Amino acid sequence: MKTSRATVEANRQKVLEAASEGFRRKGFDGLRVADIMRGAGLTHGGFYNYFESKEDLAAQACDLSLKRQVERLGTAGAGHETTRRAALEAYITRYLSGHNRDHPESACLFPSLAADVARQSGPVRKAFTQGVDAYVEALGGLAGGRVQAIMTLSALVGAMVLARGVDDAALSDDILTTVREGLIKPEGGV
Amino acid sequence: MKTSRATVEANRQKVLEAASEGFRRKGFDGLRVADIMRGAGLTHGGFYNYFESKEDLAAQACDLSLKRQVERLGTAGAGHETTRRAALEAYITRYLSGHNRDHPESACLFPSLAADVARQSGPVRKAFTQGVDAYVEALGGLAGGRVQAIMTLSALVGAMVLARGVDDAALSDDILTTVREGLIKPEGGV
DNA sequence: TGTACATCAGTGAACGCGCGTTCACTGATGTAC
DNA sequence: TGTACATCAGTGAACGCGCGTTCACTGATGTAC
Repeated sequence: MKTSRATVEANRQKVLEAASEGFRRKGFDGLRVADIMRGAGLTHGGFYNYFESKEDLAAQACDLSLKRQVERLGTAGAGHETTRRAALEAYITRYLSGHNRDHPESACLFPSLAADVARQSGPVRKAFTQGVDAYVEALGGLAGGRVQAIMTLSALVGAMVLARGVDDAALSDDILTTVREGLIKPEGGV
Repeated sequence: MKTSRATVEANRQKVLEAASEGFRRKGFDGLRVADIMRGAGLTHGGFYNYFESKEDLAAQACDLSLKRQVERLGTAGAGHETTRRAALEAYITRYLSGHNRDHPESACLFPSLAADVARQSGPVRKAFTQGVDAYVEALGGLAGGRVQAIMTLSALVGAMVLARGVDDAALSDDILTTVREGLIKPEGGV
């Protein structure tokens, strides 16, 4: 049956959200169109009312995930911390938490999908590139410049990627803890 | 037709090599069984003479890739460099080279497959975990301890993952160069 | 404001292709005598 | 050492399932009068 315009737009958002989370959890290939639609409370046939293809959705979902991620970073300095340094440390601690490791669907996109992105075509890679650019810019504000931002981001992403791949809880925790402390303790981090 | 025993073993090795490279280039899902066999100069039907399943091969291929990677690290200190520090710097420079970024099939497995591994089952993850363990141990010898090794590895992996995902040559180069210099310049790296 | 009609969001069956896996077949290798 | 036979590595067609995509259909929404 036809649906009211407000509902249509709400449904489109639900599909995007479901995809944004699902792709981070299962990867581009691991998440099926039918799963995405089910996650949004719809049936798979209606998918093409919203998106040209699964790949089109992937690009838009990446864009959404990354914008959210950068936003979160932008407001990280606006908390109750007294200094930028404290805000950065709080951010790093949250980024490398066991919760984020175990819930990629609500965590940063880079560790989940960067390797997949490298094998995707145009639009997805473009969204990813803009995301990295904006992320480095935003993190630079907290971390004290572009160089520090790139170093910190690399360590965060690498640590999370390794901690997620490893099948041993102690080793996984060790990686997260070591990098967290390594980034926080020294004079400037990294 | 039947084939001599020496040929059989040689063919098995060829299949493993083709898989080891192919998976790093295209990911677990992106590389088809038929492609692997073609890469080894065979036809797809014979695949199950060697391996129980594609997943079984994936585990063995990971194991092979990682053993090679750790070996290479183990001999990195045996070159003509005069100090361990120089050997470490040479290793980092090679790891983060444009050549390695553009040729994942001959580069470290972690940046290519870690995220995929997290979504694979038992045997693959086990091989990966042992690889990380052995790698950290070996890198610790060069980098001055386990903590430094984990920090360094995380930065290497993160930088490569981001540099590969990004669709902009300048940004990609910038990431590699920044992390390379960041790891090399300061007193102890990281 | 009410009514008749056109639109189109959502449904679920069906299509078609790709890919992992199986299988009957072959002929060279390895073995028994 | 030579010969006859059994084995089995490799081949390529075929199977079957999964998944992205399409399509005919429906009924509620939106619109024209």
